[in-house]
Formats: sequence, structure tokens, C-alpha cells
Amino acid sequence: MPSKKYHHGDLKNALIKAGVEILSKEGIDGLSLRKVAQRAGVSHSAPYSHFPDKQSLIAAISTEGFNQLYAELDAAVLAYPKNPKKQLQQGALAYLQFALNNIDTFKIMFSGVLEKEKEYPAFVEISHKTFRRVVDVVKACQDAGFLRSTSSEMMAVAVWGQVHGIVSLALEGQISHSVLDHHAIQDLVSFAVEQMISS
Amino acid sequence: MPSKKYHHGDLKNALIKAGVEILSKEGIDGLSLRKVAQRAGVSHSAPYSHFPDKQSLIAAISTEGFNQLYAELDAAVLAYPKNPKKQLQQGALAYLQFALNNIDTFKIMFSGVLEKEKEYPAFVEISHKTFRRVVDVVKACQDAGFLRSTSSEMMAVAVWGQVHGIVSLALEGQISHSVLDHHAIQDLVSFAVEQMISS
DNA sequence: GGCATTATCTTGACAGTGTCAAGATTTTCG
DNA sequence: CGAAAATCTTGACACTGTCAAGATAATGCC
Repeated sequence: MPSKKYHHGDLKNALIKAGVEILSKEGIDGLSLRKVAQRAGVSHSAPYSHFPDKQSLIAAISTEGFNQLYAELDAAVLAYPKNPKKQLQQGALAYLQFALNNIDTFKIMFSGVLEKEKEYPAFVEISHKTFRRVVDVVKACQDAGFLRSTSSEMMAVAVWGQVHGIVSLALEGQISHSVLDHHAIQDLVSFAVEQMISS
Repeated sequence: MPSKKYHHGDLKNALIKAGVEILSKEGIDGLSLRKVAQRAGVSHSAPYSHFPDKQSLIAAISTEGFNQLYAELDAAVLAYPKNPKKQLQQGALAYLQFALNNIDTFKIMFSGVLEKEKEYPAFVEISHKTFRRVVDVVKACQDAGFLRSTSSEMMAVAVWGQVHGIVSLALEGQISHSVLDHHAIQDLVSFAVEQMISS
């Protein structure tokens, strides 16, 4: 039960929410503990009652983001219960859409939360859960003959990497104008996925 | 001619070098303008004679990194002048190797240098040059029948995205242990590339 | 219900940061 | 040689993450 009723009510979640808001309004560079605290209406070091350091708050924001990503991914897949090919296609587009709708949250999710510390088990868990969801879809595609029947896990890494790579490059502005003038990012992602399933 | 002989000699490049060293020894979080200045043996705001702000130094470091990446990529491709398939395979592995050998430089290269400012034309140039190199290899593969003959540029985005995605996920620790226990990262990249060329 | 314990929050401080202004020093060049 | 420009230093400012000490409120035990 993480909600009580002392001074603030539910400061921990309020801080996460404030962090997400700052992230979407001012970007990663605008995210400071003190601003988060101010936006939540508490003093500058109140967050230390709930997070040992800034990295820990970032981990919590990232975990929240991953939960949302998983939910949207799952919804996209569940929309086509008997069509693995569509699951893969729409899952990839959902991944892209989440990134576009939550640019800086997406970036911070993949900005070194996992790197050193095993301190964030909730993050590790949702990350693994997401990967396993990809494996499931890949397996369904393999059973249906849309993907080669080699190691599902390797194939899942390839699929996730393919989508993640294009999305990341796009967010970084690395996709050349000579390409973007002719194709929307959605087209690039869809093309790459199509490339994978038409073996 | 960027080298003169006033106070320091060639401070601009010395700062870039100092930045790369700090990056490889202390990581991204350890990179501060003041530490870079100190390591170069100048006062804390000497860098402002050569870079308008920190982001500009990061852009210079990133540009340097991209130049090196291009060189290694090009060398890997040139090693197999008449074998497009090998060019693609070895190019992908060279990309991975560069990332592993220069982890934080690689990360900073793809950490928002291009995002807003068109202030860094040298960075944009080497970035585009690299992409065009990928397009060339893709074209050669298409001519040789190893890749589908649709838009070379879209295909190049797919190829780059595929390799970049797996490498990025690996650097972030996002590749599940259940996969890494059985396969080296090199295997994952090679598998994904193999997947693309065996149409 | 009262009270000690604990959780939560505030205040104040510290070192480190990016950045700017003013000035000193050196190089360059007419 | 001397003026102008480039380069570097010193000092300052606001902002940051973090910690220590204390205030305040909620919890649970008697």
C-alpha cells in the first residue's frame, strides 16, 4: 500500500508525475531534483525521503514509462488475436508511437538506467517482461511461417533491435533529409518490419 | 591550419582529446568543462575561447568520434573490394567493435547532438557521409542479389537501424541474460545481418 | 488516551557545475 | 613598432545534487 495520508499524501508518485511533466515540457536537461520538488510543492530536499538520489527518481520515471510502453504494446498485439503478422506490424508502430508521444521519457528510459546498478528490480522486471512479450509474438510468427524458425530469442533481439534502432536514429535526427523528404518515419519502420517477415 | 603557437599551442584539439580521455575513464557523468580544462592545463573558463558552450565541445568530441567510426567502417568495407556480402557483415561488426571500444563516446554521439541546432555542420557532414557509405554497400548488395532491390535509402536505414538498435540495446544492458548467456553480442549482430541478406 | 518511535518534510550548508564579465597577456599584422 | 585581435586568467553568479540537523506529523504500543 504505497498511499498514506501524512504531510503530502502521496509524494512519491507526485514526484514521478512532476518529473514526467518537466521531462515533456523542458526535456532531459530541464529535469532537476529541485524543480521536481518545487513542482510537487515541497522543499528542495524532500525527495530524499523517497529516493536515495536523482538516479533513483530517474529509474522510477523510466519504470513508469516502461509500464506504459508495455501496456500500449500489449494492447496493439491483443487487437489482432489470431493474426501474428499484424501483431508484429502493429506492435512495431505502437513502439514508434509511444516514442514519438513521450520523446524525452523514451530517451531517459534508454539512457543508462540498467548500466551499473542492480538497484532497480522493478525496472529490470518490466524490461524483461516486455522482451518476453516480443518473444511471444515472434514465436507466433514463426509458428505461422512468417519468420524463420531459428532461436526465438535471437530473433526477438533482432526484431526489437530493428524497431528500436530506427526509432532511436529518428529521435536523434540521424535520419537523413533525403530520406525523410520522401518517407514518414512510420513508413521506415513498416518497411523494415515487412523486410523481416517476408522471408 | 588550426595549429598555432600562442599560449598553449593547440588548445582546441587538446580539449577534445582531454574530453575523450575523461569520457573513457569516468563516463558521461564525469565529463565537465572544468575537468576538461584542468586536464588540459588551463583555467576553468579557457575553453570558452574555443567553444561557445559545453554542448559545442560535446559536438566536437562527437564529430571526432564519427570520423573515427567512418574510418573503421570504411576500412572494414575496403578489405573486401569484390564481396558486398562480406562488406555488410564486416561493416556491421566494425560498427559494433567501435561502440564496444569507445562506449561513452559512442553514447554521446547519439545523445542529442543533432536534435535542435544546425550549429554543427561538421557533425552533420560526417553523419551524412557515413550514411551514404552505408547506402553504397547496400546498393552493391542489391546489385549482387543479396538484398531486395527496393529503395536503397530505405534499405540503408533498415540496415543501419538494425545494427545500431542491437548495439544500443546491448550497451544499455537491455539484452536479457537468458540471451547473453548463450550468445555473444557479435553473434546477435551477425545473426541479424544474416537474416537481412538471406532473402 | 498518552507517549515514544518512526516517517516525512524543512532549513541550511557545501562542493561542484556552466556561464559570463572584466581584465591581463600574447600573437598577429599593417 | 604599435594597434588590433586572439587567447587565457580571475572572479563572480545562479543553479545543481547531496548531506546533516532539526521540526512536524503519523503510527503503534502501553
